[in-house]
Amino acid sequence: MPKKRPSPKRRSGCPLNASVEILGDRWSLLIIRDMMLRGFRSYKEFLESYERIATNILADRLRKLEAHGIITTERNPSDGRKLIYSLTAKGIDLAPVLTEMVLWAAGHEDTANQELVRLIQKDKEQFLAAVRQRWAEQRIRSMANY
Amino acid sequence: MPKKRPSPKRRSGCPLNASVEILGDRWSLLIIRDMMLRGFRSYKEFLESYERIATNILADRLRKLEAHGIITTERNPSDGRKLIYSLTAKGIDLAPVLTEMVLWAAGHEDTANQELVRLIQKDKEQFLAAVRQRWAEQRIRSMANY
DNA sequence: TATTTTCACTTGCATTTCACAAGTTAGATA
DNA sequence: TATCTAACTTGTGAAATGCAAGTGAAAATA
Repeated sequence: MPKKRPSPKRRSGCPLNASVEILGDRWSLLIIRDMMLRGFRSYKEFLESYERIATNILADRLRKLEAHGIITTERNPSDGRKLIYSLTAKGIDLAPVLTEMVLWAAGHEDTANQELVRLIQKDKEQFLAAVRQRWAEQRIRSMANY
Repeated sequence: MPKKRPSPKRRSGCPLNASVEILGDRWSLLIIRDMMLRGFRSYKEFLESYERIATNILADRLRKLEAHGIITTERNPSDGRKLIYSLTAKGIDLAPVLTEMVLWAAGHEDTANQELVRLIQKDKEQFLAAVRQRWAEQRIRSMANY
């Protein structure tokens, strides 16, 4: 059941505007990419990702993503220092957005990671299904830790 | 022929990162929405759009979008004050990105404009084809002005 | 022709956000 | 007990943003 939170003080009711207000910055989607495509789940992994996000920005973005219901945070039961960040259903539903952004840049800009691009181009729906499947499996494995 | 410009000082070669560096702010995609979906073509129209962009920000974003080859600027031959902003092929290729962002927000946030959302949901490919068609027609009409 | 309007901006300034470096705290490890 | 690690927070300067007012060229109007 997708809960739709009322929008507090949005600039407009346009759905694109909502997306832009939530995701329209230089870091949020990269964090989501790291979780969705690379399986990153810890603060340290995000920090060490290639684009080098600053630690205060990372903390801020994780807070905001959680506030928006895109990720969840839980403590690792076997090591109380570690936090595990996971994508919610709302978060994994961003897969088509990321996918189209990858395809657009790959088609119009000089970019790397052509294996990923070709994989998406070959069969977009299958790629999205695989992403969702991995997410679902990781979820089950997480629950098994308790 | 899609020219791929070399990326000057990108944070990484990841295609998603390229998209985020070009489009990842609170206004660029709204300007593109106004051009793509509402047919806006002048500075004044963008300024008066519902979200109320500041004039200096608008000028800056139009400059950057043009520098990235997403829009073009031409002077209206019948009124030398007016400039006409148009989406390039690279710009109209953002339609799938906008579409997925609209669907995501519509599914998870409290948003308006449900007619548009339902139109997209009914047949996404047909919606995209219609957007492209309108763009192509507008292009031809523009050329006819000369 | 002179004056006013329109259009697409620019400029100045206060506020907010960002980037970088350093420091902090709770919990694990030796 | 001391050290280490993970996940932050804090401080500071730089850059981006938001708001109001002003500018200049071209067009419309008197």
